[in-house]
Amino acid sequence: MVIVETKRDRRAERRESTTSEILTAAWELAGTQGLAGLSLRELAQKIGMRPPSLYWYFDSKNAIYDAMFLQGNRQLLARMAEVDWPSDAKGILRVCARSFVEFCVEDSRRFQLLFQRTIPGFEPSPEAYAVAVEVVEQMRARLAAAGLHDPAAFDMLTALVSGIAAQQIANEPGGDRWVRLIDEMIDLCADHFISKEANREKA
Amino acid sequence: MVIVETKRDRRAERRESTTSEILTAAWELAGTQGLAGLSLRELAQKIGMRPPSLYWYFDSKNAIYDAMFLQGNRQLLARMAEVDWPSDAKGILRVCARSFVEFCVEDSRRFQLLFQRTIPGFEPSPEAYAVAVEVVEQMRARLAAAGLHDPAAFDMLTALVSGIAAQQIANEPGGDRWVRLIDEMIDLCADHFISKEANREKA
DNA sequence: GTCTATATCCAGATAGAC
DNA sequence: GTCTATCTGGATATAGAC
Repeated sequence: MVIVETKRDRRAERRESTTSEILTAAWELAGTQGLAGLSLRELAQKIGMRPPSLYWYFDSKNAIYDAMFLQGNRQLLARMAEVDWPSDAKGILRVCARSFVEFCVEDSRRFQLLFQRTIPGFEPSPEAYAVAVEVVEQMRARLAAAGLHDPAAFDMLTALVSGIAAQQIANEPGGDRWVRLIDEMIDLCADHFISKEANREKA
Repeated sequence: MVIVETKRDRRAERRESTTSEILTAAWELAGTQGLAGLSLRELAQKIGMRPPSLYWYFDSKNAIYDAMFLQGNRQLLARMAEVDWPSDAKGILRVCARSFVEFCVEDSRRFQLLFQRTIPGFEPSPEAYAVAVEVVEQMRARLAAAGLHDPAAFDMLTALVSGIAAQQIANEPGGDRWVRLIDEMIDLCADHFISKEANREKA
């Protein structure tokens, strides 16, 4: 039996660790200065580097935004994957809405980057965008699992949950004035859309 | 009979006209470069001025944002005032939601400035903020006229309509994929909240 | 009121030594 | 990999002539 040892690439490990350190610092700075106000000078200073050194890890400032965008979407995918999904339709919708809003209000800058997209010159790369699309597809699949196949129902629910998240973040960060309304609204929508689907199936 | 002629102050008129010309240009630039990317150089160039001349009209760049914020909120007040309000509860809610969303999707930059507030260092002045508060109060009064006095109902509806507007603007600007869902959702909410209020009154 | 000239500062990015 | 030094260009804002 031949054992092929996968040699640890310490260089790659180190590089990855520094890269992630930069991203962590970037998220923190975005929290204090505003996402759009992120500056490479401050970012470098925060981690004890000189600004040009950042370019060894990222091609440009937008590449940093891109990595953050990718990271945020992956976090959301991970979050959705670790959820304990109920089997009844209404339960699925509730859990889906709750996890999504929770994820959003946890970090307002991440919400801004992923879902508001108000950074001046930033457009996600195809690679990062693909992950964002995957997020949407996963959501759509969850709703389908709850019996909702109507695209309009999906659109309506995304507007609802992102609206709740946005209001909570903008008007009462850290609170639950809007978050606590989720269940009531989701139940209302669930009843409505599920009975609509049932009627359509009959026809 | 003594007639007191109110002398036209041509200087003030001219100043006001230039001021409003600057604001118009600012909105246009915001549309192409992004609101946060507005630059005084370009703004001045657009109206055939040199950058320093802008300071004759505004104290700072943020003062321009402030004037835009004020203008936007006044436009919304005006819009709400000229609406032909129905007398039935559901009709009021529909018209209120429709006019609001319509107002938002008309101009994504205005929506961003008024309701997303993602401009780095900008905070509205007390004077401008007061008008924003007035907008909210007017909305609240409309809902009260429709029989909805529950603050939670108000919060829910604001989340819903701003969520619809945001999704429409972000994902399909100029389209109606979300806008066309308003009536269905508002009817659903109207029935729900109105019957809740009725139950409360009984108790 | 508008200009020229300038101050001051900061941005992102690159070249090349070590 | 990280640095120093520097490029280039942008920003907002002010002083003072006309």
